[in-house]
Amino acid sequence: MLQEALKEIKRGSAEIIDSDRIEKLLKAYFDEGKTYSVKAGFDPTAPDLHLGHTVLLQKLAIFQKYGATIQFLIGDFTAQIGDPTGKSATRKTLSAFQIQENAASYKEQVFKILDPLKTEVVFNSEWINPLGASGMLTLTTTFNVARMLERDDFDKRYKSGTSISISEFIYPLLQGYDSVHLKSDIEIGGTDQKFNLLMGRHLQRAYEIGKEQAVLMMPILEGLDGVQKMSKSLNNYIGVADEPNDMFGKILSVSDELMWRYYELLSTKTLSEIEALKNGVADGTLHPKKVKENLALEITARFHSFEAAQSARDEFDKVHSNNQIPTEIEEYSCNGDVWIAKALVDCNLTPSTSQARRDIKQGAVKINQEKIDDEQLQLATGEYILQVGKRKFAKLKVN
RNA sequence: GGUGAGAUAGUCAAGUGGCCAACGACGGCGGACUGUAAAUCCGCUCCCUACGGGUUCAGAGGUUCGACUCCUCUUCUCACCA
Repeated sequence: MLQEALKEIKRGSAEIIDSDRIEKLLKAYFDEGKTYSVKAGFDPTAPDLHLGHTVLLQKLAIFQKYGATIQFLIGDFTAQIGDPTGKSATRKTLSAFQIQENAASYKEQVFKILDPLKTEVVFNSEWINPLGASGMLTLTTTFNVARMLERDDFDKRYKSGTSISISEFIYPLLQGYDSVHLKSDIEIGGTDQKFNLLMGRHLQRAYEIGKEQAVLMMPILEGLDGVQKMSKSLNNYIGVADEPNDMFGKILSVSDELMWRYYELLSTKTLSEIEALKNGVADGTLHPKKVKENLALEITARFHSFEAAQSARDEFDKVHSNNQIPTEIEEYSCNGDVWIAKALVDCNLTPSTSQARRDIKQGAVKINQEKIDDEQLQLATGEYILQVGKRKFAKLKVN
């Protein structure tokens, strides 16, 4: 039982520091029912959660299963500084109002995965604000500039002469101080957070709170392109709020290679089950599309419902495998004879008439399933299904 | 504060008086092939009812028949020195 739990917790993790401590905590839970705390910090700058975030959240959910209370920390104070991690330039600060807005929307999305009863949502402004100038000074005495500069991203910026704000030095200290205040037993975060996570251990020692948190780091999930990390700004993300059809389609569009990565980090299937799937694909007994489809179903169902996931699959097959028209299409209408290029722009299928002409020339445009090649075509009164490429559809009513 | 370098399309990056709507790479889009995969191959990639016209190379002026290219100022970035 203990070993099983441990295995599940370690699954997919990139690095664990002080795993003995995690084992002890689990043992105490199984033997005596003692609970413990797991901290995870979130920056309220990005309120739209995507699957990259859920890797962490799912890990937290597993901890909850084995006796943990999650300290879901919203870094409302630290967000005013901006986490320097991975940044090549100083961040802009956010307004207090903005942070509140974002934090609220965070909570809303998070409980799709976490058990609210075993989750404590905390804001770090609560204890950092009262720190005051003297508390702050005490905090800064625990660390020095030279060690701060050992950090890779600081080091690079320092050497290249890019500005580093003093407040950015403060950031890791504050994040570490959160662990002091919360007396966290474990903290989890992405591998890019290593420095900040270790700061928690350092400060817990410095403040002599009688424990040092274990640290569990999860790998960063790659986005749809399979190369860069999943992020909203790179537009390679699958949002937890995506419509079932979109979510299903996006997952199915990832490469086979990336699919295994997603299986490992996102699926709730056991590692041996996944291994079996892998073998099945390798020896040809399982079709990779089928395997990917199951993954897409599982994930879509998690954020919507099983029924929604299934109808997303049916819709997908209908449109893509059987080349039929999707059930729901945007509808537009206009008056009089319309030039086809203009119509495509009006229906938001192409950004400009120039693009529309190019698409027609390339054979990408279909009207009522028929490919057209006349870029001068005028649409007379009637109803048309317009299509550009494989996935853009619109219904146009000409009056 | 001083000195020098630079700012080119979504990104990186050529172009240093007409051959420039601007090489190339990446990305993106489309077509073929497929499992809407991946890989590969081909085409497209500022706007405009278009073998023509319009607006672009940080911003504002100027020189010139003609400027992304030369000059002046402004803004912003970077490097070196203090």
